[in-house]
Amino acid sequence: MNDKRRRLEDVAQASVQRAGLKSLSFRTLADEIGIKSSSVHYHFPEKSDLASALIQRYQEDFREQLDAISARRWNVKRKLAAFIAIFEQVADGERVCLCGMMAAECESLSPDNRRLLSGFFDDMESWIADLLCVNADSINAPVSTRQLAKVIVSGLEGALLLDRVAGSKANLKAQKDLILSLLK
Amino acid sequence: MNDKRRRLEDVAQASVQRAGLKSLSFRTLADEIGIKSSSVHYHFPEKSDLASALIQRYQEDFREQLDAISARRWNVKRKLAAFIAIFEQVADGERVCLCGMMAAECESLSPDNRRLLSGFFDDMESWIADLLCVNADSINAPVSTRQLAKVIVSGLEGALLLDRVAGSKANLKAQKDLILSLLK
DNA sequence: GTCTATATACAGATAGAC
DNA sequence: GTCTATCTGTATATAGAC
Repeated sequence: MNDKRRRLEDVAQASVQRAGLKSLSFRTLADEIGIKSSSVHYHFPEKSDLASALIQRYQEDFREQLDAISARRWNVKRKLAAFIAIFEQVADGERVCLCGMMAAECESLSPDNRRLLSGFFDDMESWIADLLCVNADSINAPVSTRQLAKVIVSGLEGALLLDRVAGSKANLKAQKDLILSLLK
Repeated sequence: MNDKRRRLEDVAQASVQRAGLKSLSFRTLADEIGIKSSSVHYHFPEKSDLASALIQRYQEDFREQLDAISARRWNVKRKLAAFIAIFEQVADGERVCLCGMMAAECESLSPDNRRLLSGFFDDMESWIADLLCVNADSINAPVSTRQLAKVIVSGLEGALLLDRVAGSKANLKAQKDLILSLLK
């Protein structure tokens, strides 16, 4: 069934967002589903195959959320707030971004998966840059929209990681406040 | 000898800054020094002892660099640029911050080490906040100095992690440009 | 302080039966 | 698709000789 595959991805994603890809084993993943590790290998021959699937579906899910924001008749500031809210939801679940976690583990990723990961951040950055670009006159910062998009993405990813260490949401809130203050 | 212990820490730190604590084994660490893994256990009984030592010495080293900046007769903006230069040096070495890496791995850290890690970021944040506080009138942002300090720390940490994925330094540069633009 | 040797556990992955 | 069984490699950690 394709349902099993999706359940495996669900559990694996939650695990990676909590403890990272290195900490996820086919054995514990199988245990949580109620099958054997060899059966997991049927769905994902190698661990890198599972990683690829996780990155791609995370990106697709993220893209859907961005499209939903784009479809709204909101001003730039409100759209950006909705974008930040995606990260706040992740923080509420005591998780970090799947790709932010994998970024820390990128040394042990296959070249293919590193490219997928890079594409995820490029996509997010482009979406923000496009959003900022159409209303460039309402930006209170002396940097390019592309640069500001980079600051926002890396800032939010860093905030998620650091907030977990202290068990707070102060970094994410600080990022949110500053980012929104840069827009009129 | 105490020299061996320091050599072990040097190699271990480089390894963690490249691939993370999980990827570091006593065996490979021992191999690089030219001893056996059981000898590494003599210096650091458990892996968590090694982790503690790494965090503490990294924090002390960082603190020295901050003190050196504090001692200069520079304006706030130049001191902040010097602070950011510490991160640029890390990026130049194709590394990430030791504590930024461990922040991603915090789920598998002992409570003690999580506290040490939290203290590292608090320290850095306080240093920036103090720096900004004395010249609060030269800040172009409508957020508190404490919040701005959080934005700077999490932003730079996130930039180091994301830049490694694409193999660039664009995120760090964007963070630098924006941060410095917030000061008159 | 470092060694050999070993205990124990777990990792990714595969073969072949059902 | 899932299982049992197994191969192979590696991990942390310890005991005890030198």
